[in-house]
Amino acid sequence: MPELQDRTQKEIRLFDTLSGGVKPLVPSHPGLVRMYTCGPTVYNFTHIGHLRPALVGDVLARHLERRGYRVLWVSNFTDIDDRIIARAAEQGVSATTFADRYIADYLHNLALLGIDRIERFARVTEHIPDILEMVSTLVERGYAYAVEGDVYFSVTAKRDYGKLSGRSLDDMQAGARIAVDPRKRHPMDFALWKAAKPQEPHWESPWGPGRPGWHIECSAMSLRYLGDGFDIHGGGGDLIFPHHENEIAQSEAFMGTEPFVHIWLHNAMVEVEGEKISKSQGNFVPLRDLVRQYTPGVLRQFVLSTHYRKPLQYSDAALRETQRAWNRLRSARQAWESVLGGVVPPGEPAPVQMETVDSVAADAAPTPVAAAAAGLEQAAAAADDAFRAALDDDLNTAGALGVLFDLVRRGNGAVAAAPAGALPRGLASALSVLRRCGDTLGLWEGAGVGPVVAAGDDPARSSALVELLLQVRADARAYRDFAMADRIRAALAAAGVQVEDTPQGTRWVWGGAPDAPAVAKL
RNA sequence: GGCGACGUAGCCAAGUGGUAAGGCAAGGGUCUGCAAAACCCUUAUGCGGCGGUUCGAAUCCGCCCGUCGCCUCCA
Repeated sequence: MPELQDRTQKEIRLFDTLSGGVKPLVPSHPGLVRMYTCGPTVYNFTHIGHLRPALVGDVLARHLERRGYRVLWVSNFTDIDDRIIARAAEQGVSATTFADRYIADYLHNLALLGIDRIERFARVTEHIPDILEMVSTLVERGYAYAVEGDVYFSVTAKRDYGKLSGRSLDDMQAGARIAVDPRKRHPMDFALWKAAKPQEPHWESPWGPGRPGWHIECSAMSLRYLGDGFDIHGGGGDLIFPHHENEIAQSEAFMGTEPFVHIWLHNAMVEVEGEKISKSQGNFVPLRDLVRQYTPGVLRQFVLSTHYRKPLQYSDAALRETQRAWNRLRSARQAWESVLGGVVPPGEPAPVQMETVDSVAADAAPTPVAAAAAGLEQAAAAADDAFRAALDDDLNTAGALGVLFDLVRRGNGAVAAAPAGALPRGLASALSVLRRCGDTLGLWEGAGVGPVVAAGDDPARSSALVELLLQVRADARAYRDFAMADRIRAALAAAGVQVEDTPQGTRWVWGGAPDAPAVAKL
């Protein structure tokens, strides 16, 4: 079955901004993928735009792990810059104290969302020696020069400057909108080290007291932990210029070789009402508010529903739609687990029968007719394969979600068609695939506790109260007191608990956020 | 002005040469104490527009229109 072999061993392909096309991921250390993603400059609360690069990295890491790779993922906090210094001073706290507040917010949100594969968070202020060493070397090699305590990188010294963003020095000079610092040799030269002004936090350096410029920290820290020529460097598309352009220039000048990284992975922006969300625009939606309204898995699905290289339009309506769509996946999983009872232990994926893979996977795209004729067992195996193929293909998470919905429809159909008490053939496999693929996307994050609990309520106490109310309701139904039963159901719904009566009994699950007006009306 | 993305149904969104996945919403039916969930059926001769290449184009090429991003702190 050579076709199957080809599909199984097909490489993982990602879009690389530098080469402008999709290219295969070929780790320079076999079996190990070294990845760095740019984290936030911490001077404000985390917003949904920050979520995208972190989530892209997280899903990529999970998928790579499933494909048998070891992933070494490093990210950073830029915890010293003009804004941080200015705002910390306004509030009368140290830059470190100020930054810590937003670092905590970022880490808290990542934890809630299950973005847990980042092995190390590097802080700029804890890597000053690495940065100084890099700047010194660049000066020694003639790529940088010092002026009155500042050190600038000389863009004309690096012949291929501009290769990432695809622009020439002439283009950029023509469009320059900022006043040119006359001390610079070239208007596009950028600061590697900035002399400290009075009262500013600073570190000693060969050029006098100062602090790192923006850009240099990511070069110094990524090379320190990942080494030359690591595999993937990710971040938001708004970082392509100047941040990543400058990173390449200074890193390759420092290394004396290239490439600095093999694949530059950039996600498109999250927009609100047609405009990019950004801290400076003030139109951002803090993540800490969203996690109180939506289950983490819902937020993940929302971001992953659009391919990472396309702009994502944020709106509350869109999020509510995702909530409904996510309910379908969660509900199917719960229903199948209920039907199967103890057949498949929770968390233990049933092995997919490989012989069934052969018969279905030979065709890249089974026709609807053929697929309908095939059993659920085969459909599950085909879905598993198609899901992986979608992620292999430049992390097509939207296509991968489509595969899961397809599987859900087939599985639900099998359950509906099965005689009472009978186990539909292949349902265990379908459940196993649904669980595992859902794990890769992180769709089940917070599914058991819901948004409110995830945001800090006591899950055990809340659940006990729900259970109690459902027992009272069950009694009411037994006495055919449906008015009482319906009243309890409505009250729970207003509180964010969805109740469903099934042949297997009453089920409940945390739905969306509590509807305060509805609660008040009860 | 320069560089780069993107434009698929009411909405969201896959699909890079072989005849339009999936989700949400809507309508009809089955099931249910009623709901919910679930299942079945219906909803793009059509992929921003106009040309071109091809046996064949949403997919390739050209021009045009529109939206967005970057060129300045930004994920």
